[in-house]
Amino acid sequence: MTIAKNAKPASRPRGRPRAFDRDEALAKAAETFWRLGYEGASIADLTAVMGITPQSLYSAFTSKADLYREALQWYQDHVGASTVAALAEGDAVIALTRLLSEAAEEFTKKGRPHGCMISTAVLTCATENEPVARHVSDLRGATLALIRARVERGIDEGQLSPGTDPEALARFVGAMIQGMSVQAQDGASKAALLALARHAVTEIERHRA
Amino acid sequence: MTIAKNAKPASRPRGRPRAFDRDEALAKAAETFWRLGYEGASIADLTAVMGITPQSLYSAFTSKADLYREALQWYQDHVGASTVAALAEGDAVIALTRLLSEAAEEFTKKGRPHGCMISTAVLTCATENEPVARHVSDLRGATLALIRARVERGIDEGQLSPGTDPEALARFVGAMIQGMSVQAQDGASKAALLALARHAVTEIERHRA
DNA sequence: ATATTTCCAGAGTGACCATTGCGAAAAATG
DNA sequence: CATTTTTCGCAATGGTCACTCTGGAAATAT
Repeated sequence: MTIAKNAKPASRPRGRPRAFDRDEALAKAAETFWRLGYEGASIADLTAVMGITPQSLYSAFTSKADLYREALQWYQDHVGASTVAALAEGDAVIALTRLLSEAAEEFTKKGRPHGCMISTAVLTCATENEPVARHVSDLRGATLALIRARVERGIDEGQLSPGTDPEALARFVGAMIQGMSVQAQDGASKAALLALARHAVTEIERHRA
Repeated sequence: MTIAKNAKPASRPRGRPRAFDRDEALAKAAETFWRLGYEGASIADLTAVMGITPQSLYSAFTSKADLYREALQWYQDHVGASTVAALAEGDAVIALTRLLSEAAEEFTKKGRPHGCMISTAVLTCATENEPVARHVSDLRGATLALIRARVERGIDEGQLSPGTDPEALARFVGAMIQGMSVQAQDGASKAALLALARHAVTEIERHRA
């Protein structure tokens, strides 16, 4: 009878199930943080957008900081996925070019906040929020490392000239994305971002082997 | 005797003079806003750093938003002065080059916050602070216009090739500065910023007439 | 059914937010 | 010296902050 007691893989919890969809709520929260920032989005704002009460929020996500971290993860998984896809391109120059043109595309999509949720987030904050700022800063650092790794692979595979400085070129591309995020938040059009990105692309192409 | 009644240029006010130096207090306030951001710096933080009480602050500056605006002006006058100086350079390419290398210098100076106080400030905020965000955004727009004007002058004077798109090149340079500000706030060294700026300079030089 | 577990609604927690009234102290004018 | 004018220190304003206590309803397992 009770042989497979612990073998049941997805045992439903005993009590009343959650009334709202966690992922859906997270998506709404992410967009609110994206638009207002970590300090600018209050719990009242979040619960209103998510359509739940504070204690539902706190039972599903343990704190505002934790909810923000999950929202950032959601953003990386859903919106930032195209970044990873662009870098997976076989040729390094094409990869970086796609990275920039897709940034221009993503940063100006209608029906959602402009700019990047990570590139230019929590650059300054109250002292009590410094851990959160450090977390986002680390995410930016990870992206820079990703770009740098792609550049190094490009050098190894002979697509980029051996004299290329991976650190400098990665920071250059990263700065372009960050600057595009700022200008997108200031209302720059997709065309304007593409035009400025073209300058960066020209510089990248100069390093083709 | 009372001939020069209204001619007196600097008539001291009648009452008790202010106990603190206004400019000095403003400088301290600017640095606090610079480090913590508009939303991150509380009145308590500001009064502590400025060494005055709240009502002294409110009598000298009318509100937090107004104090912030004055702090931004102070920043432009004192720190941003080098930007204007760089753009005054006779040759457009040299002007833009100086602009970027001095940004690398200014953004990593010891003894004060890293990054730019304007380039990457108040990108997101609570809805009630949107007027402040718009103000800073306008300042960024003005800087972009300044760079663009310098590019146009460079084309007119024959230093830059006639095919140069002033809008795109100005946005490109602006994005570099904004990106450098982000990375400086994330802890990038002056050398790292100079290295990435060199990529931008190469692209600028490509437009030499 | 009954028992058990969890969710959700209203209201409220102390703490901190930007901002201010009040009265005393201080400096300049007459 | 007396008057005027202004600053400044203490304390407090209502409001919002992130966060939670309590109680009853709801949905599962037994």
